[in-house]
Amino acid sequence: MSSVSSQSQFRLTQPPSKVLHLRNLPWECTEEELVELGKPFGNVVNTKCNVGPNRNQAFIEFADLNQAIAMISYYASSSEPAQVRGKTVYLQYSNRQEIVNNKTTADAGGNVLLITIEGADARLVSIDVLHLVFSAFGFVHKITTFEKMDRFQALVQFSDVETASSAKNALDGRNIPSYLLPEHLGPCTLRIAYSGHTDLSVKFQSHRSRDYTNPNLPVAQSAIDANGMFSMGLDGKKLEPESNVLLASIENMQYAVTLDVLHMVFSSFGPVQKIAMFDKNSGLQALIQYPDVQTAVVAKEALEGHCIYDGGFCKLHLSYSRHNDLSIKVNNDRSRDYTIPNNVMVNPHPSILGQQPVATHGPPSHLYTGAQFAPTTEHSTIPQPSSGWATGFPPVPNSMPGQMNNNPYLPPGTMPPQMGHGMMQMPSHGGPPHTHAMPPYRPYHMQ
DNA sequence: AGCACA
Repeated sequence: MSSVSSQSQFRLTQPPSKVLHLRNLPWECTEEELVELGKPFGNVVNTKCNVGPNRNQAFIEFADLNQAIAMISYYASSSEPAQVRGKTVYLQYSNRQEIVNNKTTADAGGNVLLITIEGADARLVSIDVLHLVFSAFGFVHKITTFEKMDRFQALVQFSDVETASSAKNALDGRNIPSYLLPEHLGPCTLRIAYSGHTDLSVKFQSHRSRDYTNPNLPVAQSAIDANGMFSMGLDGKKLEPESNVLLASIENMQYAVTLDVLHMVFSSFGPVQKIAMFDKNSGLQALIQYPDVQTAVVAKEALEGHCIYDGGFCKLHLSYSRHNDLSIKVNNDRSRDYTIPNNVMVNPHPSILGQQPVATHGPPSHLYTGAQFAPTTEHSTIPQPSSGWATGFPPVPNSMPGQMNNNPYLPPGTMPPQMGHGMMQMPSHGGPPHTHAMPPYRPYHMQ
């Protein structure tokens, strides 16, 4: 009802805000000076200077209200006043809750979006991932990324306002899908606003900026050395050097993915020399070595984005590793050198998974029996390793190593047909109820 | 020294 009831201009106690209002600033105070002033108290997320009739006022916005409170209360009791260039500045809570940047016609909307990537790992989001995300809405002309006020931001240029607004509407406030992120980073949230820009100026193709309309731009070395998993740069051309070793990361790993499963899948395209599996944060990754680059290229093209199991489980994401020859220290359930005869290497856990080192293209281990799926109460057949793979790692999946022998050499773009289907099947041995270890058979949309 | 739209 009532209009602005709290507008008494000289109220002594402003309600707290994460925006602080500063006055009596020196002439043409810079944003950097404001950041320096606020930094001891928290993350300065935005500033605005040179405001007011004399252009000697400014705003500082903190990421968190408590940080603003910390600054106010510190100077409230400090004998030393806040100073910029030796000049005392006065500060109080602003009567706004956030700084609204007002570069140009913000609400009108433009073809360039200002993206703020939020999250602890925001800076690790590569420009290629951003390109991938925004390309879903139309041709992305240019992207620049930069850091401002402790925030990682990007400008994404589309052809027109319509495309930009559809991307904004769809993505604002959403997280980047985790499978697009290289190493299972923390969540990265997109905050999207319209930029005042209409045409970005990109001088080089680099890890910081790209012009997808101009493949002839000089390429900065940083673009090639960027460690993003998706290094498809200009017009989809691969900047990432090809390799005979593939790095696989597995998304939506509802089923356990074992060494043998990987070996079977990747053997469809040529002999697999070595596999090394490891945990990368919360996800599973594996390095798969072929004898030559060509085989790796075919396997990558064929398998990228495909699921090992029906229903979208265990989706593969592949990139070229920087390795050329893996060093396998020991054959175990996580790593194997298929080029070395079985008896050469010591297997510290010979029977944990009932697996024996398998020669390339060799027959599967005959030890795949129902025993592997037995409850852990059957101590007699399943030794319990100290770390307990039964808890940290689900039991051996319902893989069908019997199909290893007749995997055809598949043309690119197709998943071995029997693979997706066969993997969903139970071993003929059946076995006691153990369904907690495996998801129920549901062809589509488990979650 | 007292709250910005550009």
